[in-house]
Amino acid sequence: MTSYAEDLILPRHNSLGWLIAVLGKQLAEDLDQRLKTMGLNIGVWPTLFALWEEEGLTQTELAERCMTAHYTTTRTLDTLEKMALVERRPHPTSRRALQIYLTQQGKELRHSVLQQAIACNKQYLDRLSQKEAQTLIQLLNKAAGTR
Amino acid sequence: MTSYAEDLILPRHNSLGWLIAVLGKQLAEDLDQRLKTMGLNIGVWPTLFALWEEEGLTQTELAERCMTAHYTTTRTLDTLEKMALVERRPHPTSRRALQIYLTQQGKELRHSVLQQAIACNKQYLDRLSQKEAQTLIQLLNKAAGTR
DNA sequence: TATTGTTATACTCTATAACTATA
DNA sequence: TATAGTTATAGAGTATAACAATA
Repeated sequence: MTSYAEDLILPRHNSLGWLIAVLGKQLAEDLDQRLKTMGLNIGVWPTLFALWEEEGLTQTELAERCMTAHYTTTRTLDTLEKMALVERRPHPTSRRALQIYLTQQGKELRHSVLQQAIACNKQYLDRLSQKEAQTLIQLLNKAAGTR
Repeated sequence: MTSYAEDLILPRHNSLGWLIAVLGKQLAEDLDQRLKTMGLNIGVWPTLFALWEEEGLTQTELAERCMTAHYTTTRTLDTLEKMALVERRPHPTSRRALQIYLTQQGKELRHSVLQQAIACNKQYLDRLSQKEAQTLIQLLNKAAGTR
């Protein structure tokens, strides 16, 4: 195996994996706290976020966008349906697929929840200059292969 | 509540939280796969990583460095003790505390596992120039408040 | 045969809290 | 009283796999 320099991981401040884990934990806990004041939690956030971006996705499409397993999506949607925030509708052309739509109540939550998520991100970005924040977002997209 | 611009979160490529989640998932799954080829998994990684940095930590100190609950640390150490990779030793000055040390076998794993973790990080950093990679690490430390 | 979605089972991680032994 | 660590219990998330209905 190729041998890499240890200073890519030690001290831990040099490690991409550790930094991402620290920031991910902070962001998730922060958002979870904010969501709980609105009767939600971090478990339903990726699904709602995806639907606020685009309604009418099938469960398979939703699972992909949430980076979660299809059986996890099944249960998250059960929860959200019980909360009357989303509804499953028959797909217009495929009788085995379901399309997921927001209820009126689910749509009304959008603005206040997104504001909380934005405030949450802003807490960390505010430690950087505006130019640095732009650079960080750009480099993260490049590293993650999302752009 | 203060109202922030939605373009801090939509499209999702603009969102710090989403980017961190994507990269965190990729990094964790990648490392987990690599660890499994060596009889380990992502669950024991933060503990071993901390001990390879510094031995003799108490369980409370280990829990802090792993950003996990003290009862989770208890169970992870049970697992690692059964694998004969670590051992609990009485603390020299406090009879209620325990110090955690690596066994010979735990020490021998260090190099090969760290190389895998480094290779894992490198996969993502290699999408960036050397200068960009340095900038990314620096900005992540600044955003996470770890520097 | 493959795809969409549901369900069963088990395992891990997390959360709350009770418990012991020490300080 | 507070701290270090263990344990019980319950709730989520994840993984594997089996299943029904449909394509």
